[in-house]
Amino acid sequence: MNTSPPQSEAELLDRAAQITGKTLQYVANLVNMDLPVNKPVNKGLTGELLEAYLGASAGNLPEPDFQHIGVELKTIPVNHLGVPRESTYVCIVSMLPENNKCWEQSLVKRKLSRVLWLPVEADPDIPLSIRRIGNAILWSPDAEQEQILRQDWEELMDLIIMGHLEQITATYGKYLQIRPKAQDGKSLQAGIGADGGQIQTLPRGFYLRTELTGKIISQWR
DNA sequence: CTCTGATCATTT
DNA sequence: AAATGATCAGAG
Repeated sequence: MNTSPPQSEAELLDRAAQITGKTLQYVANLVNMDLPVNKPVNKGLTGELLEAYLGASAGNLPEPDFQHIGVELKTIPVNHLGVPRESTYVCIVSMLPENNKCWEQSLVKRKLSRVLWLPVEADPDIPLSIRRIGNAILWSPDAEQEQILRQDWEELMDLIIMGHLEQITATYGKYLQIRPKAQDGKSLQAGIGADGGQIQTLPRGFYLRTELTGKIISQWR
């Protein structure tokens, strides 16, 4: 069962407020979903559950989750201190020039211009069903944050456009980094090679470092 | 412990 | 196949 898309930020925030402090099992009951028991890995399940409850509508389209109101949902796994445990995936990296002319039109900027952050307990020893949901934060980057994101994006995209994508590692970027994003090591995606011609290479994704996401969600602690 | 590089699950 | 949702596991 899926909730209908929220028609305003206020409606979205209201829905989020109703599950603050509740468990994932509580939300699963609301949307009539079954949580797996004794499954060794549950990657992505928390995000999909909360999307269903909040009424995200973008599916796997490269767009913000709440299309009507241009808001992206990010659940963020936190430890017992409320500190992020992992980096946050943003979107796939297009490694050909046409979609990467400028920051203003980039998918990274579109997705990050308005984000509902939803912290969720995620220490591995806590069973999925009793993990609790934290306080939702509706966020837009402030001027300094956006400038750093833009700088990171431009630096990384320059390397890609100039044919240096094979030299990119996750150490580039203060807030935004590029890491592999693939089904396995054999996946391929088009990019620009060192000689300027097209090559096939491992698909990459943009991720946000915890340095940024930790600052964002610490607002309420 | 933290971080990078690799991988898993699901949907369209 | 290609996006989404992410976490896993080994290196340092």
